[in-house]
Order: sequence, then structure tokens, then C-alpha cells
Amino acid sequence: MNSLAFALLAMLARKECTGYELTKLLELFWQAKHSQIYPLLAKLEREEYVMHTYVVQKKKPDKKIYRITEKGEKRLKKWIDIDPVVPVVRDEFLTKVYAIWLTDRLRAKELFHQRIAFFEKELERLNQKIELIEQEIEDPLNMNSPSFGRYVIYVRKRDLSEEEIRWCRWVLSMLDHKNSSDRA
Amino acid sequence: MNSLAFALLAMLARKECTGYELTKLLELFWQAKHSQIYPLLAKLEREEYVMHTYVVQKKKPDKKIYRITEKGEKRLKKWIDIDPVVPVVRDEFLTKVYAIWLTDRLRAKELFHQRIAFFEKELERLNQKIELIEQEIEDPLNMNSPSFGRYVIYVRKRDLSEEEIRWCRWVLSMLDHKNSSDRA
DNA sequence: ATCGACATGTAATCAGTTACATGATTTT
DNA sequence: AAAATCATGTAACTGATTACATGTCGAT
Repeated sequence: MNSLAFALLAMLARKECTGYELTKLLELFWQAKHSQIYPLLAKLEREEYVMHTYVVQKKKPDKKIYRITEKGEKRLKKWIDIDPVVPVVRDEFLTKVYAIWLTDRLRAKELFHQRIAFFEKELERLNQKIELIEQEIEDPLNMNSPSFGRYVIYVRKRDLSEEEIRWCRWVLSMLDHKNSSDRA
Repeated sequence: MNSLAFALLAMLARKECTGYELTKLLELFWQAKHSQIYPLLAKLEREEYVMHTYVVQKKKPDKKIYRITEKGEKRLKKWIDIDPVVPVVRDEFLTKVYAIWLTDRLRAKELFHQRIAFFEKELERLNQKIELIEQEIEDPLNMNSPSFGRYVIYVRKRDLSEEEIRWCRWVLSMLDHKNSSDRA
């Protein structure tokens, strides 16, 4: 049972999903390709943490709807009680920022402008999602609601995106004001 | 040449390091164990992106000090010009938050209190680092300074840590006020 | 006396990505 | 006519972690 397995269980505890749906829903906090998810779902089923029903469709490919089992929910609950491991972040952008003194000011500014553009698009998407949840769920801020976690995670992502943009603008202002001596 | 290879080059472009030092310095934006770093340094050396000098020590184990080569710096500069891939974040804490409705309020609060404690310790460490850079480097906000990137990355991490703490406190306030009906 | 810092490496395993494979329907 | 969405899977490879291996010095 690895972290991804628990991420799948956490998703399925809230609502039943196909592997295809899980791949997309998981992007919120644990990126994984379908090639990793399908075999893992099969493994979780062999170990009786999840089960599926096969649904035949005519206009679309057939699908497997997965549900969490009693055993799966118990396992998940027990896992929540042990302390989470430290987060891992791997971001190529930061490596480029680290080495930015090797570049010229133009490329430096471009890098940050692109980053801002990326997070502004993210912001828009996240705000839409948040509004949608607020409309659909009667009380997403009641922690007994299965949507509580999902809701606050979206809010977190929005807040952090906004902070990231603020930081980018701050760096850009430094890039504009401070550098009279540009080697390039 | 993978992302980690460029992270190593970016580090070595700023200053020469041993593999041991790189392992620790890298934590700032790309976590990797020494078992991944040592073989990769050897590979980068075979490909002439870095070179090392062997230093014999008496009170400590001997070490290899790595430096970036001309070829390495050229390769790194070229890489900065291509667009960074999207960041990957994998954080078990968020999976637990997603599934928090399955737990009782006590555990929920504990989870967020622990998270706050973790980031407060981080904050302290980061602020110390930032102060140190401000003392040591005459003008860290000049983008021609090899410490520019390092400096702004520390500031970013501090800002994001503060935002994370604010968000945790917000969730905690929800956990306190909103839940009259607790199943546990 | 035990633990952490310094320092480098390999082997085995696990996790994650890319590519291969198929195929209907809907949108551009 | 081409691309995107839906839908599931396997194979090959690359990236990352854990465990094995060694050894001194200084601090507690």
C-alpha cells in the first residue's frame, strides 16, 4: 500500500468512480497517469479494498465503476491516524530561477511572466471549481460533509496560487528596478 | 539529462560542491538522496559537464569537490531557454485532508495543528537563512549576483509557508465553529 | 557508550513516465 | 479531415527510495 493507493481510496470513499475519472480527479493533489492507476486498482481489488461493477455502454466504451469496500474504508481510516510524511515538491521552474544569473534580463523576465500566466489560468479554473462546489454542496464547510476536504484543498490551491503570483510580481519589480548593469 | 542533472549543474554553476553538500543544498527545490546523486555526478563527469578534484582529509573522510565545466555551463544556459515543465507536488497530508470527513474532529484538528507546527519550524529556519544571505551577500537582489536565484527562492518558500499556515488556521476555525453535529 | 556529522559508493526494489494498442463518438 | 473525449489495459524504461557497506571524529 503506497501513497497513491491511499489517494485512490480517499477518492473512492467520497464517491464511486471509474479509473478514467480517478486519473483526472487525482490531479488535485496527486498526479498519476492511467498506466499507473489501472493496475493499482486491480491490485486493490485483489486485496479486497475496492470492488467494481462492469457497465456496458453503447455510444462510449464500456467501463468499470469502482467502489470502496468496508475493508478499504477501515484501512483508509487507520492510515489517516498515522502521521503524514513530508511533502515532496519538484519544480523545474525553481531550478531555472536558481540559475537565472547566467541568463540575460529578457529571458529572466519572460520566465516569470510565463509563470504568472500559468498561475492566472490556474486561478480562474480554481475559482470556477470553488464556486461550483459552493453552489452544489449545501454546506461544504461542515467537516462531516464528504466534500469538506475537497473544498478546502481547492481553496488552499487558490490561496497559494495567488501568493505565487504576488511573489513573481515582486521578483519582476526587482528585475526592473535594480539591474542597471546587465552583462547581456 | 534529466531534471535532477540540471539541478546539480545549477548548484555547481553557483559554487563548487561535494556530492554530500549537493544532497543537502538541493533540498531547497529538488529532493534527492545521495544514492541518486553520486552515480549521476559520475555520469555527468563522464559526459564532461562536470569535473572533480580529490581532496584528502585527515580528521574527516576524503572528498571529491565537483566543479561545472564550460560545456556544462553552456548546456545549462541552453536548458534555461526551453520552457519548464509543470510542477509536481505530492503531499500525503492533502490526501488525509481529502478523507478527513471519515475521522473525528479531534484527529482532524490534530492533523492541522501538526501541519502548522511543521511550517512554523520551517519559517524559523527560512528566516534565518534569508537573514544570513542578506548579511553575507552585498546585493542579493541584483540578478547578476549568483545568489539572486537562491535568495528569491528562499523568500518564496517563506511566503508560501506563511500562506499555508494562514490556510490551516482558517480550516481550524471552521472545524471549531461549524461542527455542532459530530458523529464521533 | 551511543548518536550525529562527515563522506562516498552499490544493489535491490518500488514508483512513475512514455510508448504501444484499440476503437467509437463528438467537436472543431 | 483532424483532434479531443471516453475508456482500459500492457510493456519498457527511467527516476527515486531503501537497504547494504565502511569508517573516523566530536559531542552528549
